[in-house]
Amino acid sequence: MSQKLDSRYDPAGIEAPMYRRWEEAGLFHVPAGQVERPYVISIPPPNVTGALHMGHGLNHTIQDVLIRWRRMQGFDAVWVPGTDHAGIATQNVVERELAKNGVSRWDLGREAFVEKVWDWVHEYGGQILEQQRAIGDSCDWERTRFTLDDGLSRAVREVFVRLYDKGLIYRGEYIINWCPRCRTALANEEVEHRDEPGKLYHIRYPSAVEGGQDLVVATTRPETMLGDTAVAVHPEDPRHAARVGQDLLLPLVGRLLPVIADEYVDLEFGTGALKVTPAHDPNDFEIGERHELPRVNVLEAEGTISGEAPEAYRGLDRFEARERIVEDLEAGGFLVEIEDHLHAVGHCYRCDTIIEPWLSEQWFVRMRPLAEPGLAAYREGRLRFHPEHFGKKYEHWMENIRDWCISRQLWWGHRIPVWYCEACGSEIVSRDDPTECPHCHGELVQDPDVLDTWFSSALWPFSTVGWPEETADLEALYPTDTLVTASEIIFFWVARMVMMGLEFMGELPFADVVINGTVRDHRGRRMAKSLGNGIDPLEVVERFGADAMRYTILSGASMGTDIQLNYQDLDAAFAVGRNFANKIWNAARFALPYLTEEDLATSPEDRELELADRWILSRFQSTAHEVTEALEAFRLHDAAAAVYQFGWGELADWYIELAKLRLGGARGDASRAAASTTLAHMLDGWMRLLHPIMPFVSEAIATRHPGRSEEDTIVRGPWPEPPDSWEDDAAEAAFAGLQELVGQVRNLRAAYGIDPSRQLTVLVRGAPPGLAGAMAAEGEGISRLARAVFQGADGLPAGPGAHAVLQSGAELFLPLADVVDVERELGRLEKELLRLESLLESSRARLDSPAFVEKAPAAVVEREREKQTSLAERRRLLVEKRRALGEG
RNA sequence: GGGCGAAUAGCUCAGUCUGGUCCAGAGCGCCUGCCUUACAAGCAGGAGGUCGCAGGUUCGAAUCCUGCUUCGCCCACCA
Repeated sequence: MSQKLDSRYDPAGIEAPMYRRWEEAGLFHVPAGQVERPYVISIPPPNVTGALHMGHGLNHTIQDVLIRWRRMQGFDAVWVPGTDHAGIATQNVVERELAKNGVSRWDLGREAFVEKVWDWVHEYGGQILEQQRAIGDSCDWERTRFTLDDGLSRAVREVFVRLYDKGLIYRGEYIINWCPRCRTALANEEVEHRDEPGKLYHIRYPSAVEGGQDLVVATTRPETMLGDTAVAVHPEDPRHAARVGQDLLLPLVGRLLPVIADEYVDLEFGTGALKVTPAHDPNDFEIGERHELPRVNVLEAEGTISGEAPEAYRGLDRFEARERIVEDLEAGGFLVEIEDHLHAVGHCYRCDTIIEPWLSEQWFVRMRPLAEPGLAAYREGRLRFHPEHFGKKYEHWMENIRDWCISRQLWWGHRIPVWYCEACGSEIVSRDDPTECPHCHGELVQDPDVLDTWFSSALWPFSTVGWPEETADLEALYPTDTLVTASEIIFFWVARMVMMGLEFMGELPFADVVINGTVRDHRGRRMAKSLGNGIDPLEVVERFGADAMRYTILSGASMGTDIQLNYQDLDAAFAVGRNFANKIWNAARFALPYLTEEDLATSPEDRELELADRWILSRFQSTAHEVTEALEAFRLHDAAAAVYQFGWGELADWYIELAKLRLGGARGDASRAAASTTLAHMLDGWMRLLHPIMPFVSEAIATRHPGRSEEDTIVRGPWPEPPDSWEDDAAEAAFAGLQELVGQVRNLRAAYGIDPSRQLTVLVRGAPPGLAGAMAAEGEGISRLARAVFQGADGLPAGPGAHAVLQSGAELFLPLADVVDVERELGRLEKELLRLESLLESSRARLDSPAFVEKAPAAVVEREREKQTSLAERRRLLVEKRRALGEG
């Protein structure tokens, strides 16, 4: 109903159709074989069943800014998108769905279950790819990949076979991390340790020897005692030396346990006696190896007590068994003490179930040989992290790397390409599915396990572009340039990509790793489904636009730091970006009607430029450099701030305000033409600098320039590279003087509560040539901004009025007999005088110190002298005024 | 137990690597005044900070060094 509504920027109607146009025009796509000047980012593939969350919002915004900026610079920018099959996560999703109907995966059987997961993926998977379009991700969609694609699966097999042939993949029985709910092994990195209050149970193991002494051991997991096969003491422990070699009797089980000596035992802890359970503790496993102890596995895959245990406990869940055993120990008089005990408990990173260290046969990758080149690359500076300190994390992990358990007892994933011959027992590792044993023609059975999801992720930068085929894309798009990811993924993914890239491509997959922070709520908590404190990026896009979301995100956190967003008040959370988008829109709404086709075709330098024109061109020149440099250094936050400050604080607040008169023709045609041509270039340049960050609104405005249409997209640039000739220090200095002048008048007006509409007269005495010239050039303009007429004066009247002394030493006087009372003005002057006094004092102290004059660089001393002279002059003028005022 | 990071305005954060142009900036919030026809999602003005604490280096420290305190993260097999 009113114009106000129209003045608000409405992204909803603009963004989606614009994205469609971009995609249809193929602006994000570079055909294979035509990549000549590549800039490549391989996306961290989101889970195929996942939905976009704010973490993606942050991560993708950074990638898209880099990609769009390089594309505008003329690079063949390719952002390779795709999804990850995410073994456990996806399988869990489908299992949960089945469970609603009371069906388990075992009910269905392997083949049918995998079929179901594929159905699920085809139906619901990949929605995230659509959602990415909503936030503006300019991916090369024709290159979309999925980790279970045929091509990527071939790469997985190729890598497995080559590593196996090289002796870097082996199978063995070891203690691994077992999730009894997922019923699969996990890698060390997939276990999350949390300190939790627990109990430390002290249990007396009676001696089996006549007259021998009992030993008290301590454990946090009493149920594992069922699998004890020894008790260990330190070889130099005087308390127990005599007992080594004697047997103890395992309570509740009745097994004889030898007392052995092993240096692993900590003399300080408890009684110095350690129960040894080789099948359920990694350290005990090693002790067991050294002493050739039997391994008694008392747990089933689902976490219940196995047939190796006494009948009374078989089939009980591990925690039930714990309670029962504690009761029975107590009843039998074996329980000495129960202590409260805080200890780290491992949880499954996918389902949070408590992990059991469990003995089983698994496949492993020998990591140390792979890690060496990866470490060297980092230490030689070929692999760089941003911020730098994250490199230390990488280095430390690589230095202490342990073998990687890659087999998972899941059904969803890349099946391990190993077959066993039932007839002759051979183990066949093959790129293709063999039909019979090559040795004896016997029947083959494939290993039932699948590979860790991260195994295929590790190959992502080259498997997505064709490897192991030698494609044009592989040639052009590997290595990529920049990886953008979260710090918690450095071990899971970054390090492994580096190792695999070096091993199979002979080259790092990327040179720069940009680490983004975490998105948190306003209370600093990580956004999580379980906390219900998440923000849906799609809702943000709908309400405020993708641009507003992107700008808010970038402005909220500098490189590597976390960002806080209030999920309870989205209006407040995204106000920064929304307001900025609106400001941009309105600045353009004002400017565009004045511009002509000719303006953009004409170089500003061909017009009769005035001070304000030269000033804004100079400001733009320096802003463009600042933005480019910030982007080169991955300081996106600084780039965003610079574009904001230029556009709002300089172009809109000053240039446009001053240009209003000229654009209206008040100062003649030449002036009008200079203003409109300058404005056209500034608006266009600003939109281009802004485009990587806020692609939609910038494109909308840039294509609305007179003479342009939707066809004239800025998606492919060019990126602004203003000529050095636009730099103009003199104009900047003169203009700064004007800004100070206007600011002083506004300040005095506010200080005396003068009606904003009242036209003032301002007398200026002693303006240096630069300022005097500027006042002459922009007289009407600054009159408008200050609502005052400026007059040069040789002397200032003695009557009542408001005074100010500018930095240049020029004096400013507002003859305002009606509103200025002498007392108040004296107070104001006094305050200003005090300020100058204290500045002068510290300056003088410095210059009076011989040490400063001798040791500080000459330039610093010189600057200090100039400062003092100027301060002294300003003080002198103020003192004079005060006296005149006091006398008057 | 190791390692890393953070601490600057009421809030969220820049600035610290490369000490002087910073008696420290931005946005939000707050106070005052404005519907000045691009924008009230706006305009103008203003208040607000012992730069965590204690030492040290230096002519000079938010910035470099040492110690401490408080948060956060990562790694780690002390049962």
